[in-house]
Amino acid sequence: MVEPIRLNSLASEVFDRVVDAITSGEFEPGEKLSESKLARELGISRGPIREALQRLEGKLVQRVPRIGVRVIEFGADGLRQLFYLREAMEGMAARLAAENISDQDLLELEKMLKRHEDTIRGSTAYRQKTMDEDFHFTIARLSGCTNISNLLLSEVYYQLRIHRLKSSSRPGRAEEALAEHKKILHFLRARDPDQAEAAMRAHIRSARESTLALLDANVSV
Amino acid sequence: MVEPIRLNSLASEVFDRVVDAITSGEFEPGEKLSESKLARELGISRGPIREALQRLEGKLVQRVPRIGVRVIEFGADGLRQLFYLREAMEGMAARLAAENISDQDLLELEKMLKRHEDTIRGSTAYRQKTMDEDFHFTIARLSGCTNISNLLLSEVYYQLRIHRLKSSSRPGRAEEALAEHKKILHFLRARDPDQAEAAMRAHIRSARESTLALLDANVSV
DNA sequence: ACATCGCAAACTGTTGACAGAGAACAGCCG
DNA sequence: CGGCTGTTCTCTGTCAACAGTTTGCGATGT
Repeated sequence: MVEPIRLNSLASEVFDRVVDAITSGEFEPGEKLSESKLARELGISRGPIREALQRLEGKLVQRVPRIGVRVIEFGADGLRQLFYLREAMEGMAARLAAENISDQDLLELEKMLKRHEDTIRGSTAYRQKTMDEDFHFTIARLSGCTNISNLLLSEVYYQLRIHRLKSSSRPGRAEEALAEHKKILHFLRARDPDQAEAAMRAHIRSARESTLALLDANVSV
Repeated sequence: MVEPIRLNSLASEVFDRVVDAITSGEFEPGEKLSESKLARELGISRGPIREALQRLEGKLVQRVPRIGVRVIEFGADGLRQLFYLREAMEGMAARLAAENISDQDLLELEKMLKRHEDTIRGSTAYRQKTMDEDFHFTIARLSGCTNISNLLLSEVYYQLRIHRLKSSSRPGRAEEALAEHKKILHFLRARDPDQAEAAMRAHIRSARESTLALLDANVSV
């Protein structure tokens, strides 16, 4: 069997590795990442490390000239701004999806929500994070606007994951979210761009309020 | 007189230089950029060149592994998608600006529009591009959402400039745009988020239609 | 004991070099 | 004369080394 030994470059490998490490909590927010140390640990040179960290700049790390690279940390304010951005971009994505969606894609979405419903009924809400991400990114993909879906993937969802790591969601939030997802799907099925965008934006606002309220509660405790 | 010789890194210098070269038309869309050649021309090593081109990836250039870097080229479809993204993000920016704007900032905006009006009355419409950019970016800044303003700057405006290079705007479009800017300012002054967002989105849709119509006309000619 | 100064270690920014992959081109065969 | 093949040449991906800077620790003086 012939297969390529290594398709992607070392830099991509390091990129994925570092993303995993950050979004899984191995690297704490604010922690300083040293190029040389990473290079030593991974057993490669500093070149690919540099490239990977550069690609992560503004997404998951901050670079300060002559100082180094550190994992981003953002408080309630940064999180709120992230939700503003999501609301704008995903609202537009829902609008475009409503204009372009095919019957086939509608069926796929319905099945997805069915699975989510079963999962919620069956187990704890742990899985809700990835379910939510699935639904939202599918909508972004169906918008047909690569600009928007790429930016959501690279700029928003990574940062969201970093936050979701250390905060659980309010009990009952999963059910709320599912109901809101169903409402969005309803307007997608109706091919109603205005209502689809409105429903998506309301959903994200709702998620924002829920998240920030929980955050405030935890901080004050 | 003591002053730092070089505050910013070579990579930043190269970044700015390449952005200028692309947005000024020195590098044509689709043209292949060679790291080594750039390095030779600028008289520095390939390292900073690499970093600069990496930072431009997805914004003004595309990288293909093992092949190289080329200036992005996008047709009517990419341009339309860019306007969708603008509509979403700048609409939200206008909303947030309406919520937070200070009297001082309102005065600044008024003076800016006054200057624009004088410019339009006095000369050809050549300057309209940068004027428009000024107004829109100011709104983004006033939104207070660094996420949005940074993304607009790095992902949207660069690409817009590349397009504006090779297409003039329809006669009379400058006046229309100014009127729409005034309407946006009106709702900002009224601190009406809903109307401010609606006016901004209508303005960008209007610009989209105007731009795309002109593009189609030119293509068919 | 405390503050200050100086030094050394570590790290980042940059450079030059090497190996492998792609592309262009000349030559050969049908 | 056209298509295939082997060579050469350039370019990217990667690595090791150098220079300048920041940081932290220790010595020194008060």
